[in-house]
Amino acid sequence: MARAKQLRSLKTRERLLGSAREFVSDVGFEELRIEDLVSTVGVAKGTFFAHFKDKDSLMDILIAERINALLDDMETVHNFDSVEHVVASIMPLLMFISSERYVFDIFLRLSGALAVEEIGKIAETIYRYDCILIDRLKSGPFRQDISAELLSEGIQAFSVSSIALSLCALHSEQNLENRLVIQLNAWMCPS
Amino acid sequence: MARAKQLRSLKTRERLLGSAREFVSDVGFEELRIEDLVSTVGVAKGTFFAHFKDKDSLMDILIAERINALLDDMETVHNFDSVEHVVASIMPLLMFISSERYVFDIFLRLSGALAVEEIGKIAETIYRYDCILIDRLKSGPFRQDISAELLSEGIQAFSVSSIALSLCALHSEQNLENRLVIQLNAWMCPS
DNA sequence: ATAATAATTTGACCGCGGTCATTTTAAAGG
DNA sequence: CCTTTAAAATGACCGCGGTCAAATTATTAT
Repeated sequence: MARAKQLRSLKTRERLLGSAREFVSDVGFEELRIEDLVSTVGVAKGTFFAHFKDKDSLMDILIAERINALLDDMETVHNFDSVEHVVASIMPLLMFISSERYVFDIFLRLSGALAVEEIGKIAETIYRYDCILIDRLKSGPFRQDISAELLSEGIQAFSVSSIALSLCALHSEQNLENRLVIQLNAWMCPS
Repeated sequence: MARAKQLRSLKTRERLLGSAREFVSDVGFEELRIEDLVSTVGVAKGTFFAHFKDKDSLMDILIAERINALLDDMETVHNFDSVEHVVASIMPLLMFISSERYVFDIFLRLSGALAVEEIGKIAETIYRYDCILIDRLKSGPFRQDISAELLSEGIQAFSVSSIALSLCALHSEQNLENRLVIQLNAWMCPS
């Protein structure tokens, strides 16, 4: 029969998460090593993998936390009055995702549900983000010939490709924000 | 003084590449193991890394070969008469890139130049693809308020995001082609 | 209390990409 | 031909994510 999770286990998990957050703020996401993490916390390596499926799964939690904090900020804006306003609102999120190539990689890998039964934390933030966007888009001064849902899909597509370009040596000079304003004007306000 | 590359070296490289192509057609890109490769070819592991910077670098070559073959086909179409026609023309390429999540990952990582001085093979194919697209777009029945260059950027952005969705469990049922036709109609022929 | 059972932790071990000092082999100079 | 020099190949070794049978610790039943 199933027995309840022990307090000991919950504490170990929290210590691992807490220490992981510190590592990330010290050395970044990419440089976090599971071996360093467990030796700092003082548990065996196997313990980590008893609490998290794999390293990606830990990153999913840590990155989703950050995204949710940024979405909290985004939610305080209740409507968009221009494409520039849209871009300005989503920039903090895009800056975070493009802050490390590794973060972008994880984001892309985990932004969709990997299996039908299991939706990760980052995938949940995408859903939340989409809802926020769609709600604000309905009342904005944007094209009305397509749905807000489709409008949102486009914003996300252009965002991802702009981030990808900004992470690439040849295109890093033209900045992400300018490129996105141009693309989204063409997408959201075709003349 | 610099001495010329020896024939022996060129042959070793070709044997590695040839065997790698076989591995890929047998077990796919993801499952190719450098250790299997070198033991099949009969050289030491270090030899591989004397010929290729890393595993990604080999994948860059192999995947770019495939993309170039698909672009050769694409080039036989000389103009686009509709959005459906555009999508149909680029579908073989998108099917290949979405055939394995690993291929998509490599593609994204290597599609931009990683360093200013060094442009990879996949990055070259992107440039070639872009030229082909832009050329065909100029004469097509599409919106004229934005440049063919910008039009092409959008096609690539929507393509990438459609592939990402198709690799995700929740969205794989709605197929890539349908989604793309809807998005690109909204992008290329806004009413 | 004590035994039985289940949850938790452990650490030796594996797979695989990647490194590098050393050795082997080929080409150039005398 | 022999020596010198540079290219090519070698394989032991490392880093690090991930596994798993065994040991430990907590919980429940008697």
